[in-house]
Amino acid sequence: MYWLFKTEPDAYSIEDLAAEHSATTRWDGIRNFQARNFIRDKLCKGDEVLIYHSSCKPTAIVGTAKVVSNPYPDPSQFDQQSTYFDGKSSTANPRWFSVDITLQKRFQKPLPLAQLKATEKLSGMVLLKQGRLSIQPVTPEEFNAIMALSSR
DNA sequence: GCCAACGTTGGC
DNA sequence: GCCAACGTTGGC
Repeated sequence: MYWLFKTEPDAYSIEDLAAEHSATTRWDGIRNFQARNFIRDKLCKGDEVLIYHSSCKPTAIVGTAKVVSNPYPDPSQFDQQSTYFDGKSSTANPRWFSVDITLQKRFQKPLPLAQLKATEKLSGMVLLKQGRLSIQPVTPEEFNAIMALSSR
């Protein structure tokens, strides 16, 4: 399956993802129930992910990554030092989930939101309809259209 | 920095 | 279970 993950590059960018020494990165700190449900119930090892930079100029899809783990409880929810700590969660009944990803490809030319909006094939994208969702599904057709655009 | 959209919380 | 108040996201 295909997904889009949002990140604010000021906090964590695709450059950071590319620089990870471990080669895999835990996608943690997701604290939205709809996004959580996608992670916990749908994400699988081997899935492919579009990386989107939000709250920057210009906002854009900047590359792709691969999911390299199955979902597991996000450790930061149990860490009292973490800003992502959640006292309402427990190890027996964790609220929040993570996956590990690894960078696959940085686009030579990022695809700005305006370009996505101008592309007929992408008019149904969740990104264009539900702007605030930070983990969202992408159809194979959308994914392929984006890959084609990025290689032009 | 503004503000619209939308998610979450909590009182009732 | 409703809904008002509030907080956050994210494009512009």
